[in-house]
Amino acid sequence: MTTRKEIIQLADGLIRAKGYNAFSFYDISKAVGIKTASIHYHFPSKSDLGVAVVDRQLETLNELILKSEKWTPLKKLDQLINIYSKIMDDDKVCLVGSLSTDLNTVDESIRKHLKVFAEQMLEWVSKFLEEGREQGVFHFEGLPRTRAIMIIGNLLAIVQLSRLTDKRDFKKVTSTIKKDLITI
Amino acid sequence: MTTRKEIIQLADGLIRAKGYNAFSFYDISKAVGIKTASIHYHFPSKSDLGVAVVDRQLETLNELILKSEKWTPLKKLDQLINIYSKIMDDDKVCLVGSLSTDLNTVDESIRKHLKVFAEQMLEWVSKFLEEGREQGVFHFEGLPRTRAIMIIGNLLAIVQLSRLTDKRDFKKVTSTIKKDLITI
DNA sequence: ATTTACCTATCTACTAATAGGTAGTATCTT
DNA sequence: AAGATACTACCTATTAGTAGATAGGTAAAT
Repeated sequence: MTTRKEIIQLADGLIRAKGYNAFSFYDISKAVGIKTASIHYHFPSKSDLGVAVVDRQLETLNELILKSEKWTPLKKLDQLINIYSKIMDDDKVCLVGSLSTDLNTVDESIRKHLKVFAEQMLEWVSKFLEEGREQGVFHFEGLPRTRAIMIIGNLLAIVQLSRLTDKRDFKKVTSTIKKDLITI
Repeated sequence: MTTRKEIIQLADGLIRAKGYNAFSFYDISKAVGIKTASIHYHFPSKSDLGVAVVDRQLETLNELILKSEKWTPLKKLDQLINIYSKIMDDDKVCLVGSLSTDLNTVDESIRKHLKVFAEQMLEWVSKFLEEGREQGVFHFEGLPRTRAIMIIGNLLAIVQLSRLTDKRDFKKVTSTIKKDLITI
């Protein structure tokens, strides 16, 4: 892996484990084994690195969307849940969850890119919810977008909340999400 | 209002607007009109202030729980939604949402107190959900606790998400929460 | 009634650590 | 040789936190 990619990956992990304002170039320099000044060669400012992290996640999301095109709506939902399950196991939170609480402190460029990421995620989930409803696999009232926000929101939140309550709540919530969606 | 209370109130606002690691004693000193050293007189360390903020919110919650004892479950739910509605209007996030993303960077004392706050909130919502179900006003499957986590989670998350998507999503989500709960 | 002692709340002035960032130089790879 | 990558050596700003002084008020002791 290139140094650049390694820096992005580490920054991503740090942002989601500690928050944007709690990670520093020094944290990354220790982990990569280069000096902080060398990180500035790859990313002139911290905001540039932040944008790169968001863009990398957007890439990953787009790859998943492409890969999952032929999957059943239920498999897509399971995949979505799996992503958040892994985030919880790693004792992290999702990128949107982390950066949205710090939103007023980050550069406009990060906000802009994060917004694109959130909308893309929302669109993907909305579509497979609607697809599932058309196929009679999912049952829900109202707009797919609203339901997508609620499901993503539940996953985003349970990852954050289960840090305080009980990790076992995650399984209970995701089971209920599926049950609610499948039950007529 | 005493200086101490003013400091707590300002810290609370700053934590929920910018995040724990993005607010400083200097921010508060400017707003209160005293020097940073004077804040250390009231709160020896930043963690002490953080704990005080959480404790103050716990007090407020307990006052609400007491005040709402004789309310209908539906009125309690509306009140819960109103709290989050106000948070969104103020361009802030909820305390649990903010501190849970920074959880790995704050002192154990803050974590401990925040956990108490989250459990208290969860207990209150669980109870009025169950109460509503017994009265035939609410309809849902599964444990009240799980449902409470999902509703609180949805509110916590929509406040964060609507910073990125659209403020109008808040109303759509809260309407759907209520509809889901009331519909047989 | 005055003094002594203490308390509260603030100040000035400082420290040590950490932050993000820059300039110029060296090294490695192609 | 040239470009990519990393280095040393800084800089400036900000951070949380400390020490010591001051001023005003309170309360008990003389």
